[in-house]
This record gives sequence, C-alpha cells and structure tokens, in this order.
Amino acid sequence: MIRITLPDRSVKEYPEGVTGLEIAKNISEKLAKEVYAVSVNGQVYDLTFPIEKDAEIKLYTWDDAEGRHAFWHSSAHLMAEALESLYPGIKLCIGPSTDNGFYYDIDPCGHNISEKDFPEIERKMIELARQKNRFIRKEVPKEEAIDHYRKEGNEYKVELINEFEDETITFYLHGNFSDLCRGPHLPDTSYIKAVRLLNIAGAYWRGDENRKQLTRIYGISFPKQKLLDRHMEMLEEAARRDHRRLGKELELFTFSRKVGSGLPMWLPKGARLRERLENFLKKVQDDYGYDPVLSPHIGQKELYITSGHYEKYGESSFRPINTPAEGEEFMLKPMNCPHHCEIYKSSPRSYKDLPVRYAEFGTVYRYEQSGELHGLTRVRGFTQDDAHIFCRPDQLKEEFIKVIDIVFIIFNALEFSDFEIHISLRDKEEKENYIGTDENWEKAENAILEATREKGLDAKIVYGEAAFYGPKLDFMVNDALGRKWQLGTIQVDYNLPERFDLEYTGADNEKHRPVMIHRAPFGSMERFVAVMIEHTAGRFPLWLAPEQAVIITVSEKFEFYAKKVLKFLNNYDIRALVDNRNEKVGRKIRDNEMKRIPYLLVIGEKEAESGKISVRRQGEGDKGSMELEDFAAMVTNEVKKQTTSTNKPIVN
RNA sequence: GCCGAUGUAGCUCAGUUGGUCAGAGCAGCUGAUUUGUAAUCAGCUGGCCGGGGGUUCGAAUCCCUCCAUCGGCUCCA
Repeated sequence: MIRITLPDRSVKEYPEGVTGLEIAKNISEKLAKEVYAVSVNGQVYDLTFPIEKDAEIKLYTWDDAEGRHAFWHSSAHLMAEALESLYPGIKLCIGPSTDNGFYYDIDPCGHNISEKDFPEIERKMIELARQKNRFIRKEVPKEEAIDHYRKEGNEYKVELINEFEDETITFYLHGNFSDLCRGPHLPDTSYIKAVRLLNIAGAYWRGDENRKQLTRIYGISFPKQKLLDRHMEMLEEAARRDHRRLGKELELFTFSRKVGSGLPMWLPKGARLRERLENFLKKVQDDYGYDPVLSPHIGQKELYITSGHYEKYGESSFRPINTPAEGEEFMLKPMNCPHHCEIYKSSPRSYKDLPVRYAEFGTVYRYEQSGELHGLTRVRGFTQDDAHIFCRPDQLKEEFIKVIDIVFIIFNALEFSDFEIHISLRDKEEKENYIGTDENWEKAENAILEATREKGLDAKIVYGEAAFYGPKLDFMVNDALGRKWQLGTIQVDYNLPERFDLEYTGADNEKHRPVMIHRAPFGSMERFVAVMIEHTAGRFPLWLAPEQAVIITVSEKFEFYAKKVLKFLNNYDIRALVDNRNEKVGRKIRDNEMKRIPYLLVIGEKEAESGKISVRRQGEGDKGSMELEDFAAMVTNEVKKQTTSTNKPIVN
C-alpha cells in the first residue's frame, strides 16, 4: 500500500500502481467524471498514470488551468485526427493547448483549407470523439521515433525529435491516430462534447519568418454544449466592447485612408477626453516635481546614431527626410529620450540639481508593418506620456519607487485592477541585441528587482523583453478579446547617459554620470484610451465622460426651462447638453443611454413649475426628483472623489 | 512584410449560378404629433457596389493588380 496525500492534507492508502482516476472514483463518482488530469508531487500526469510510491497529488478539473490544458491538448489531437481523415497527406507540425483553447499547425501539402470547412471539421471531430477512443501513452526509443516520421515523410517532427535530449520519446495514441506528445491527456475522447473552430491563419514554422509558413487552425472545446454557448456569448460581448467599434459609435476618433493607415485622428469628444487624462497626469507630475519640456517632431539622423536607435531600428523605420538645399537628414522622432538628453545637456548640472525630471506628451512616429496595425493599440503615430528622470545613482531606487507610485495613482483613479506586471530583462544568450556593458545591465536590472521587491509587487520576470538600452518594468492589461497590451512602462538606463556623455558635478568636484529613468504611466495616450474604452465598455467614469448629463425635455414646450438648467450646470463646469428633439421621452432616454451618458435629467411641466429636475443615473434608472443645487453638488463630489489622489508626496 | 478572409449609402447588412440588383433598417432632412422614463407616424435625400485594369453583347457578381480593414504569424525603441 502507498500513502496518497490530498491537497487538504488528508492521507489515504491505496495499492501500488493506483491511478488518479481510481482515486477520484474512490472519493466520489461525480468527481471522477469531472477530473481531467492529476499532479503527482507537483508534476502533471494522465489520470491513467500508475502511482507507485507515496505521493502528494492534486486532481484537476475544468476549474483548474491544468485541467483545461489537458482537455484542450486532447482536443488538438482530436482535431489533428479529423484533419488527417478529411485531408489525407497533410503533415502535422505542432498542436498545443493555450490559455484559451488550442491550435494545430499543419503543412496542408496542397490541400486548401478555409473557414468554410470548419463545420465539416467540427462534425468530424464530434463523430470521432463519440468513438470514445482511449488516449494511450507509449514510449519509443528516439531512433525508432525518428524512423517512424522519416517513413511518413514528416520532416517537421523529425526536426523536433532530433532536438530532444531524452533518448525515449513519448507518443500518444487514440484510435488510429498517433502523435508525438508529452501529454498529459484525457482518459478518452468522449469527454469532448462541444467543439468550435475559431480561426485559421498562417504561422511560420517555429516562429521563424524565414521558414515555411504553415496553416494554423485555432479552436476551443468544452465538456458541455452549454459552456460553449456561454463562451460564444462572451466573445460577442467582447466584440461589442471593441474600442474600434465604440470609438466610432461614441465619436472619439477616426481613421482616414487618405491620411494613411495607422494614423489616428482624435474627434472633438475623444480629444477632450484625452486632454482630461493628460491634465490629470500633469497635475500629478507637478506634485511629484516634474518639469515640462517640449521638443520638435523630427531630429537629425546624427541624434539617433548617437542614441543607438538608428543602428537598431534605422533600417526598418520611416525613411529620413532631406532638406533640398543642404542635404541634411532628419528622422521622424521615434522616441523622446534623445531630445530630452540634449535638453539635459543644455546647461552644466550639479549634484544638487538632481534629480531632474523632464516630462512631455511627446508625439512619436514609428514604422509598423502594415499587418500589425490595430485600432488605437498599434499605430504609426502616437503620443507618449513620456518623462525622463536624470538622477544620481544613490537616488535611483527612490526615484524608481516614486514612479511606481504615480502608475498606481493613475490605475487607482481609473479603477484599473486587471493588469499584470512584468520585469522585462535582457536575454543573456543574445547580448548582441543590446547596447552597454554587462556591469551597467546588472546594475539596472538589480535596481528594478529591488524596487519591485520593496514595493511588494507581484511581478513576473520575462527574459528577452528588455529595451535595447535597458531593462523595464511593464504594466500589461488584457483587452476585450483577451489580447495583452503593454500600458505603462518604467525603464532604467545607464547607457544613453553614456552615449550622450551626460554629466553632473559631484560634491567631490568631479564629473559623474547620471542614471536615467524612462517612464510612461499611460504608455501611449492612444493605447490607454483604447483599453479604457474596452475596460469600461464606453461607460467612462464621470470625470472623463464626454458628456456628463443630458437634459431631456418631455416636450418641446419646455425648452426655456431646459436652457435654464443647462446654464446652471455650466456654471458648475458640468458638461451637459439639451436633447430637445421632437421625440417621445422614452426614445430620448434610449438614445442617450446608448450614448452612455452618465446622468439623464428629465424635465417637464412638474419640474418647470417646481424648479427641480428628475434624475436618471445610467444603468440604474429613475432616481426621482432633485434640486438643481443638490444635483450639482452630487456631480462635483463624484468627480472630485475620482480625481483626488490621496497620497501626495513631498518632493526634495 | 507573410498566410487567410473581407470591402455594397454616415452606420449595420441583403443582393441565388454575370442579364430591371443598385436594396433594407438605423442615422440625416421635411412634415404631422407636443409627447413623463430604453424605438410615434409619414414622406424625402443618400452609393463610381474600395481604386485601377481585364474577360464579356452585358460585371456589385468572373480574372489580375493595387489599397484598406479583420484574424493570426513575425516585429514592437
């Protein structure tokens, strides 16, 4: 007998070779039906894996990522089986599960598979799933595995196996299908009850654009049809929140083919909204001792050669602009930091002057490949809420922490809670991608690690994500459709100060090199607003809403009173307008609700006589009548609460 | 940039195999109605069917080519 410890620390005895599935059955029949994988001493296995020794185990169901991964990974195999049967001769490449389903990359070898074929593939998958074929794990010597795929003519799998260190390769079989795979998998195919293929796209073999482009099919599957239905509803809701759609509906921004792709233009409502965000940050920056600077949109090529941007991105950026007579070469500025370095150099600096904090809402232009452009989140011209802090090495950590505080002031004010923090370090295997000495990189990376530790941030270290001149602390959020976007970023940089030969005179009367922090709490105004739109589904907090109130007249007869109310609200800086269209009240309420106006003020005979207003809060319905003064006070307070940052720092 | 899909009024979309196929709803305009908490009624105006080229007696529809958008891949200072 062996002793099995469950997550609740309870211990049970089972015969040697007991499986996860048997343990689940022993606990309850219901659990046995819902469990998909098991971990034994931290390692995830098939439910049919025999456990030979005392172990700690955990059973995974749909509610666990591990359970879903096993489910989806098995679904990927099922899809591959369906594809092989429908399109004989295709070659399988790789087919993993993801956090959101699964995909399989295949070389179609002449077959033409398109979305139109999805229903047929789905049908086939369900048909195969119902055969209830068991997933069987099989270990094969490396040579035999290579031989198998050589015979099959699948050079992709041969390449994969050749790179494995292990001498034994595992396969999973079910029915007549077999695939190179580590597992784990479901006990059998019948668990998969509902399948939906989502999209089809090209994907390079091993993510290398110089290699063959394969066909990737994405799908998702569920143990119940109901769960699939719910998932599809969720995707529809996400599509409704899509900032590209809402941006158009709410008249926030627009694109023009004639102006050029990837070049957003802000409509009045969007521009005002962006201004509010900018002013909010400016206020915070004033509190934190930042000084504004302004720099031009272009700079000499030489500037970017000095900064290193030219060497790194010159080839793939917008072509330089030449002056006709002198032949000078200018580049559209892709970053504000080189300009800010030159501003720093404009006068000699003493250690007493530091830190110097230069802030600018700087508009930059970057060439993005056409296939990359995406609404406001990936554009060719955008405005960074940029600032550069030049400080002494002994001030670095404190300054870095203050920047983290600013990021949180903003996230708090905007009720952003769903974000991840990445510590983006360099990939030491590929040092050629970065400038600067190992020593400086070590210092910069340690500064970030220390600061995040000190702030107790839950951050994930990601290697290879650093900027070419320094490591970063990045704040990432998910959009409505689950795509990840980088918002705020804080970067430590020892390299640009060196390249620009920045100096300050120390207490010892010697020249010293300052350290630089690059930071942008919003990241880019465009991307931030996009994420705001999706995050709030267009229902902005009151202080940001383009219109805070719309006055709805019960009939055109009450326009005189509506104008009076409007004037009153305007005196309190409440953004309001009058809807005096020749429509019924119900219609006006509906239209303005759809425009996501926070407060609707209905006025008719009663209100005109009593000098009150009837207040309706968005999404909450009728709130009854109110005195004008009370409403104004309520709105003013709400705005104040949203925009007041509680922890004001004392600077220098 | 690569793979695939899409492109018809301001918006959302119909338009079977090429031949009254240039349509609908919403928006807009005009009029009637003067309205009490999520769509009042009627009429009218909107389109070089993304651009260019071709096939054909005839193209929104078929072919080529640009452009843009969408979903991915690669990239992202």
